[in-house]
Amino acid sequence: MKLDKDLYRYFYNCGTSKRYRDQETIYLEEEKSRGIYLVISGKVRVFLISLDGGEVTIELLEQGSIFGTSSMVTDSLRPVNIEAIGSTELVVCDLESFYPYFKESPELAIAFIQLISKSCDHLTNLIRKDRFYDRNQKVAAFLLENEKEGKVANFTHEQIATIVGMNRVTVSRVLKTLSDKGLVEQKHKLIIINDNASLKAIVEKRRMSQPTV
Amino acid sequence: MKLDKDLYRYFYNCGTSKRYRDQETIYLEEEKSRGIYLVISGKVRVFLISLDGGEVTIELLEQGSIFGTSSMVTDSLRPVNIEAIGSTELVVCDLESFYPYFKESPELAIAFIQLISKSCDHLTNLIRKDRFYDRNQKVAAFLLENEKEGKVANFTHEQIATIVGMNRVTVSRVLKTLSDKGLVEQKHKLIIINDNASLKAIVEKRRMSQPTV
DNA sequence: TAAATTATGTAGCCCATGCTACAATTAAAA
DNA sequence: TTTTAATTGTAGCATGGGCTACATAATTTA
Repeated sequence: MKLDKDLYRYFYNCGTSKRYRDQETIYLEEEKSRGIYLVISGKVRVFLISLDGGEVTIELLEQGSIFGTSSMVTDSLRPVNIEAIGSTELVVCDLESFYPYFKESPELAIAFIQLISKSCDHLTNLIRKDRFYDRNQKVAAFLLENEKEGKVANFTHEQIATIVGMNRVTVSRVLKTLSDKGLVEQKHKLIIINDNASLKAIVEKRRMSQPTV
Repeated sequence: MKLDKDLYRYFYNCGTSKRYRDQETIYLEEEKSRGIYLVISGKVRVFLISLDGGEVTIELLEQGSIFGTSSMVTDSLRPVNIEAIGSTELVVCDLESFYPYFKESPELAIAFIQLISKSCDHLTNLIRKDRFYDRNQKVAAFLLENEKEGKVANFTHEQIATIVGMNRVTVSRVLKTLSDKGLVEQKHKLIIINDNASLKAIVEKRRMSQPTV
């Protein structure tokens, strides 16, 4: 969830800055701490853990995103775990410190509502993919969603697996198939996307009408 | 999401009442309408549809709940479908009509933030169940979550299937097993829960230490 | 540059759950 | 009632994708 630039100051006004190392825990679901965080730099991973240690990544947050460890304003604590990816700087605010700002500036409240709503939509789409997509659609969708300038960088197959909800081996297989078909190229933690359109076709379960040559 | 009682008036102030028949569509994902709805009576089903017509129910809303068809305040429209279950009365507000109220009463904004946050947590837990639970855990969890006075009423196996993300046949099988074990009794669209503790044990993948006789 | 670590490829088995099909029951409509 | 429709039970096959296991390749550390 991205926060509008001119709202940053609210965080700086009432929050304190914190720095985290790669993979350092920011929040565990059994914790009782409450706070609202703004990502200044680095990356943050929101994930679930099963009884037997399995992990599911539900959201990756980058610079400008906010997140809360309690359900923003409610008593209930978020049933998620949060950790840093790479060196990461955050600003943390007490929940209570925010209340006066809400009163002073309804725009801030509205911004929050927008951000949480987006999070809802994101989760909804996750469920859609979980329930409706097969392994090819899941991987293809992941690639399209995480493409930057024709590349998907810095993901291992293992990491992709926890995001799309599949086995590492299955992810590897799908990616191999895609690169055999020439839709992507793989170079150690880097996937180059050659054929965007075909990936889209896979997600939408269409056959490509025009050969892409 | 349940709305605090003294906030009802905001809806009545700026909204108009609408009545829906059983299974009548309230909102389709391809629509462009925006609104915030309050459930006065009846029940509302929020669901997804796949390309080949499969349905997934992600939320059931009852009296006092609110929901929005656009992401509350954002431009993006919610990627969901919404329909009435049984005769249902709603109050609909224009999104824009709400802005002045946010300014006037920050409590309303905070209430909204709480409600959407809860929705987020709900979706998060859905994902947890989708990814981590097997068929027995899914059905047992469903029963516990929808129990009212020892009963789960008015769900067909088919409906349960769209909620827990399983096949109707599989749901029937699991329920048959549970009733064979005596944990529940089934009487046509009514499930009587005899052994709460054992259902919990199934969800948590524990063995019952004490026999429940 | 050797050794250790991390990432990826591939084979093959296995099992949970989906799916089709049909029977049996119950409820609703005619 | 009788008929029709909706719900639930059961069988059995089909299969997607998980899992273990190990090989190969790339990267990092020593």
